[in-house]
Amino acid sequence: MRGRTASPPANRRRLTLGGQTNEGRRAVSDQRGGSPTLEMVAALAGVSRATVSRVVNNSPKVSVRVVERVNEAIASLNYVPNRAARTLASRRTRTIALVMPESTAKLFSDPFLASVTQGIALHLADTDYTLTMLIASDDTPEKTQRYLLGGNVDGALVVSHHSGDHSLGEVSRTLPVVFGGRPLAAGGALTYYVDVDNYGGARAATEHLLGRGLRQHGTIAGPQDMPPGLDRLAGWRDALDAEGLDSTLVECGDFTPESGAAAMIRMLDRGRPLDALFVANDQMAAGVYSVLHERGLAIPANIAVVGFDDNFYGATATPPLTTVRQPSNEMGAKMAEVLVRVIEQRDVPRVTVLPTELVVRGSAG
Amino acid sequence: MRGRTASPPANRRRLTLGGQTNEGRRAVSDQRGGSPTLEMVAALAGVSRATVSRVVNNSPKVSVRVVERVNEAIASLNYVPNRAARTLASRRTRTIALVMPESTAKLFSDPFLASVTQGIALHLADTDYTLTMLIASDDTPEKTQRYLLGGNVDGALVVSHHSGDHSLGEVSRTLPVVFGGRPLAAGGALTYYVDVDNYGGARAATEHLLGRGLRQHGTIAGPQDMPPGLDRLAGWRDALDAEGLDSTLVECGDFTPESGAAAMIRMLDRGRPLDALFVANDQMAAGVYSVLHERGLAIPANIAVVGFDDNFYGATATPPLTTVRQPSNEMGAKMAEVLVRVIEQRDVPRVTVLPTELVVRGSAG
DNA sequence: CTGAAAGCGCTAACAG
DNA sequence: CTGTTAGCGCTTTCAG
Repeated sequence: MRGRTASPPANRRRLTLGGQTNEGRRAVSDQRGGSPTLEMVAALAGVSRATVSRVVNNSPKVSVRVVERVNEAIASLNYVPNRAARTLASRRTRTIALVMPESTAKLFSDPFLASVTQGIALHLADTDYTLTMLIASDDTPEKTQRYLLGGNVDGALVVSHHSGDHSLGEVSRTLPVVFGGRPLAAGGALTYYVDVDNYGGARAATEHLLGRGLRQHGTIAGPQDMPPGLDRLAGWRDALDAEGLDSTLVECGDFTPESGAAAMIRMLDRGRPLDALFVANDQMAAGVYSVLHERGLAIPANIAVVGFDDNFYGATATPPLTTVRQPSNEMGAKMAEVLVRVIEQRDVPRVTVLPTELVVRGSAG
Repeated sequence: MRGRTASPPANRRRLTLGGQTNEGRRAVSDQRGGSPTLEMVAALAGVSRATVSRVVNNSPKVSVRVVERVNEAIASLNYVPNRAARTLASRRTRTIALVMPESTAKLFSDPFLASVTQGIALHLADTDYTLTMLIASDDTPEKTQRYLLGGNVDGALVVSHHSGDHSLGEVSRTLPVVFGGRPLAAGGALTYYVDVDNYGGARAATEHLLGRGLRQHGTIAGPQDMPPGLDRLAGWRDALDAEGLDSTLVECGDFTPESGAAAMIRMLDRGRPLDALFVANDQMAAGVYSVLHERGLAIPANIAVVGFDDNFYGATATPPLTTVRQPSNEMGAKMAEVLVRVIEQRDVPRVTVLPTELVVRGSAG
């Protein structure tokens, strides 16, 4: 039915395909593992390539009978559409970049980040988007930017603790971008982001300590150039201020256990009374624990401690750490969901804040 | 210089492009952010598209002068080759899949895996390969297989704790695949893999314990259906057997802190004397610590403990954990390196084993 | 060493 | 609802 020699000019491209060249290609394909093409499906189903394409893309305007026939052909041939061809023709890559600043990648072992990433990957697995990991080298931001803007992806997800990279702020004016965590130098109301309620969590943690009658508070805060660091400190401060208590016993770390230990030592050396401590993340709390143990200070008898994150190390510490659980997985999933909506031009709020939850354990019963 | 009207048939495709249609497209491009095309570079440099392509692909047979001219054009136009087009034409995707079984993804917070992933990503960032993350759903292995074999990637990297997935073994006969960790049901000498010296590390750990004069050994082993679990147990056993000591005090966990705690309780309940314990990973060691503390058993005074992994939690535990450091980052990098070599058909050994190193700390001075 | 020509596999108007 | 027709942007023989 499609073997008839076409009448138009003889040097047209498709003609070659209809002739023996087709056989020639077949041989090559075979030895290469030869993925079946849309054209082969069309031939088997007895329809045009356009129709097969429509079926593959779930176009509503194809008769049920044909859809069925095509799907059978697809199944029997084990056909898989070629991504590159699809992208080239449609200008949609169906690819989303997971951008991670190099400095962040180095801290990848951070369970929180890993968990967010996992949430993203798991959510995307159910869509037909593919996730590509992009390490944004700190010293060649143009390379990243070029890649992102080079039509290689439909959108980008940015996870980082040093949130709010400038170069990416620019990118977000051209490409759909969703940030994980409030960007620092937010590009105004122009960026999309998903965050956890750092302020609320910190405040709840502190109020819990307050509820136990504790009055001498201190906090090991996170870096003050990172939104989570800022927001958690603010939550702690406001909870204390509301009670008219002192909120000046603050030492900052950088979210690593070592920095937590160092900050704790500095705080203790200030010699001020202390019976309640809020630590801005569980990793630093681990550092705090070791210092407190060394100094012979009992938790929570001498000092009650509350952390932030809820990774499993806190749960198995001695005593188990009271902490603020943040829905890291959900955060990743939400980021992916928001981005897909933006890409598909569907309606979606620019800011999404996920609730945190206080998990009470032995360190601040 | 290239403006002359072509002489062949008037209904050829390129002709349309040369005419006003070109202008038409330009308008469209401009409003879309219009990435410059190879054709534009060619025009600016006054050469053919083929030549530009050669330059872009570092073909050695282009005169220096032309290379220079083309590169200038590329720079001034800020040209970035279109991946999809490249892939379609060359049949090389320059994309590598990072395959992670869903069950593994759920445990992604495992610092070891995160670190391997990081090593992979960092290594690939220096090549022109792109990394795409693929979660292999446990219940639809065909989907994954189809994707991998559908010509979407040039090769795959498989990381998992349940190493040696069957479906992937098949894939590896058609697509270059490198496994992280010795595959369980190895497809014979046919698979490539990079592993750390689990056996050697476990043996060294045990010999260290032996060197301290300890004689009553026990081990919390990993799952016995996973190569690392098997290999570490074998190393422990052989070290003991070589000294003619008993090697039957074994309890297995599944690498989680909880399972480590449970296994420790079972072991203690067996009521056998014990003064040296080798735990197959640091996470389980965390569980072991909490149980030992509860029972009032001092580390290392009553029982010396050695773990395996060396994540930072072990370092900040009380007492700091003596453990076997495995080069997780390097493992990832090596996997990527091996895969790239396989893809590029360069010579590379099927098996690569990275050395482990004993880190002596307080838990087994 | 360089150019011309022919597609890679798919989508997207545009006609029926 | 379905087929026809042009390409998407790049690589790759094949001739010079």
